[in-house]
This record gives sequence, structure tokens and C-alpha cells, in this order.
Amino acid sequence: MAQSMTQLSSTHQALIDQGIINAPDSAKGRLLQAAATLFKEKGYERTTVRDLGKAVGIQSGSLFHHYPNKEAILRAVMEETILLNTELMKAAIAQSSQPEDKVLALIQCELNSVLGETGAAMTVLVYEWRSLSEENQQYILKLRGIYEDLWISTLKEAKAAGSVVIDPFVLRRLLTGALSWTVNWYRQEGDLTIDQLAQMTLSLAIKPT
Amino acid sequence: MAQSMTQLSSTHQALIDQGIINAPDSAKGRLLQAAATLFKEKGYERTTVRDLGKAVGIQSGSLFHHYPNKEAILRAVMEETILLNTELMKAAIAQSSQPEDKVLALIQCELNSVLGETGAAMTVLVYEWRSLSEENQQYILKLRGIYEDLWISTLKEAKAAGSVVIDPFVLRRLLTGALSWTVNWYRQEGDLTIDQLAQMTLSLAIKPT
DNA sequence: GACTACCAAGCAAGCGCTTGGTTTGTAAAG
DNA sequence: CTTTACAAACCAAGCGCTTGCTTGGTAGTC
Repeated sequence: MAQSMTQLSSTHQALIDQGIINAPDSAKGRLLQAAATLFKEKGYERTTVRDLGKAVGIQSGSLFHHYPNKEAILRAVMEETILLNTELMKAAIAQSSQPEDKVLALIQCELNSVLGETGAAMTVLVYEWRSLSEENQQYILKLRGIYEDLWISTLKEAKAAGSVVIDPFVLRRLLTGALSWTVNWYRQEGDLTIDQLAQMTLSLAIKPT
Repeated sequence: MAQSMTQLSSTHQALIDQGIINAPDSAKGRLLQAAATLFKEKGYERTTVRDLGKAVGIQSGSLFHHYPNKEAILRAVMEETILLNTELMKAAIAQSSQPEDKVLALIQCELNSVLGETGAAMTVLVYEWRSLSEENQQYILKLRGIYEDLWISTLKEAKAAGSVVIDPFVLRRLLTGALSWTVNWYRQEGDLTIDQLAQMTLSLAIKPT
């Protein structure tokens, strides 16, 4: 049960141990990782079950031993990434006390989610909405609500402290777009680091007190 | 040849008269409008040619009398909206002299594009990328380049004037995400007007001189 | 000997698109 | 004013292919 390849954060490992998300080196975990990558690159609809099977080295029919249908795979990708990133975000806020530091932590955390290892799954979460049934949309929306509440309450604190001037809900929505869109242009190889980008974004979001 | 339903802007009418884009009340124009709406709501892949046919009241096979294949319809939707909005943007900048006013004009213009009548097509332009062939991606990218140059040169002016502090390219990309994302949450019926939203966005993008 | 994980084969449905033929609009010819 | 000509716009039918998913069976593990 020990991890072999890459070191996972303690938050990530805890969720695996609780059986909430699949370990990345398990059969299901590898499937979800491959699915996230394919769904991001080609989109959910353009990705066939045969593509998915080939990516993990099994027949397409064998997928249905793990998940009842293709949509359940999409849902699992979204579910796991939102659960993980909600926990990561809680941990990030907890380390800061000043509202402005918390906002920076949120921005850094979301950028790392979108541009890092969970990036493919986060992109799928944001852009592959409509491919879920009404039921599953509702379910994922509920999970996202917890995540968004962390943002909103932190931005409200920052507004109370005077460093945010516009409505926190509008600010959050503008930031959601700005940050999730980075996946379409940001390149790790370039000169701009994720931390620099986070700082620049922070400079737009708040005014120094 | 006169317009009947809604009054078009002179910029829009000019492009129609030049034969660059189709009139909204022509057969092709109505098809493209319906296609934009369906592509936005269901995504390109989930929209079938039978859906498209039904939306304009013809048989699915008859679509191929107007366009050689389904992808050509997607391309036409994107092409027309980027051409139109590039012209609208040129007109918007021309009316301002101060860099800050120009930036506001750009933000207003893009918000109106995304949230107004051409909103469906603009959303498709932004989110349905991957469904185009390499060739067509290249073609649309070229048209987008002209549009983006208007933004970049204006933001550079604003930076030279001291009202923009971060790199114009990064700022534009953050704004691209923030503004295009509005389609996922902004509602005309609410209390927030588009102009108010534009002002709020401007307050993030520039610092008052 | 039950259980998990898989394969090989294929089915029913839906897809984009083609085909051959019919209607409709337009405009010159009688 | 009618007739003829012709192209553009459309229909009805369906073809070939891909899709998500099912089925019946097999290899390895506890």
C-alpha cells in the first residue's frame, strides 16, 4: 500500500487512506489519470472508450468492469479532483492569518491545481460540465459549493479589512475565469513562474492597505 | 435587402453589404445563428446535424447544400463572429483618446460581445477550439491575432501612461479568462449591469493615475 | 471455489454524409 | 401575360461507419 513513484502530499495520502479517492498507482487511479488527460486534450465527447482502454492497456469492454458507463468515469474524475483540491485549499488557508495572505494562498493553490499534476482533471472539471447528466451536474455542483465557500468567506474577510474594494462574489467569478484560463496559455518552461503569476494576480485583486 | 427585425449597427451592416458575413435573416445567417446557439448549449460534438436541421426547419441532409460538412459550419460561426467583433472593437477604440478610456472601451466591447447578441458565437469561438482541424485552427488563430493586437497595443499605451503596472500580455490573458467566463454566471435579469461590470473589471486592470 | 480482473466478439443505435429526385424563385423568350 | 429554362433550395431514404455497451468465457489470486 506504500507509495512508490512520486511523493504525495500528506493531505492527498490521507484521502487515499480514508478510501475517498483512488491511489494513483491503482487500476482505477491510473484509469482516472488517463481519462483526465484524454478528456482535457480531446474533450469528453471526442474521447472514445476505445481511446481510454488503449491508454491504460486494456480492452474497451473491460472498462465497464470498473465503472458502469462512460459518464461515471467523467464524474469520478471531477469528484476526486474537487475533493482533493478542497482539502488542499483548507490546508493552505490555515497557514495564514492575515486576509491578504490568505487570498494569496488561495490564488497560489488554485494555480497549482490548474497548472500542476491535477491540472488535467481541474480543466475537465471546469470545461466539461455539459457532458454530465442533470443529476451528476447537481452532485458535482454541491461539491464545488464547499470549495467556493472557502473563497467567498476569505474574500469577505479581505473586504472587511479594506484590501478588496469590489463585491466579493463578482471578484471571485472574475478570478475563476482568469485563473482557469491560464491552462490555455501558461507554460512551465517559460520565464514566468507560478508564484510570480500568483503575485501579479493578487496585485489585481487587492489594493495594498 | 433592408433589415426588418432588429436594427443592426452600421459596422455590422457594412460587413453584410461587403459580402463578408451573412445577413441574419438569410438562410445561411439563420443557420449560423442556430448553430451558434446549439454549439454553445450542448457543445459541438453533442450537436448532431439532425439537431441543426430541426432548428432551422430543414432536413439534416439539406445542410450540406450550404456547407460541405459539419465542421465548416463551426468554422463559419467562428469566422463571422471574430470578423464582426474585430470591427466593432476598432470602432470602439477610435472614439476614445485617453489610454484608460480605451481600455474601458475594450472591456465594454468584449463584454457586450460575450453577453449580447453575438454571445453564443463568441462562446463557441472561445470554448470549441479543439473541434476544428489543425488547418482551420490555424485560420481562426490568424483572425484572432488581429483582434488580440488591438488589445495588446492599447494595454501597452496604458502601461506607458502608468495606469497599467503588470506585463500587458499577462494582463490581457487574465482578462481574456475573466471576461469570457462571465458567460457562465452573468444574467441580464440581475441587478448588475454590463457597464457596472465593465467598470469593476477596469478597476482591477488599471490603477488610477 | 469464489472473486477480481480481464479478453474476444459483436450488437443496436446513432452518427456524418450521399444520392436521386422534387419544388421554388427568377428572368429572359415568345 | 404566359412560357420556357435553369439553378438554387430542399426532401426522402438510406449507406457505411463508429459509438457505448453487453455477453460469455478465461487466467490468476486469496
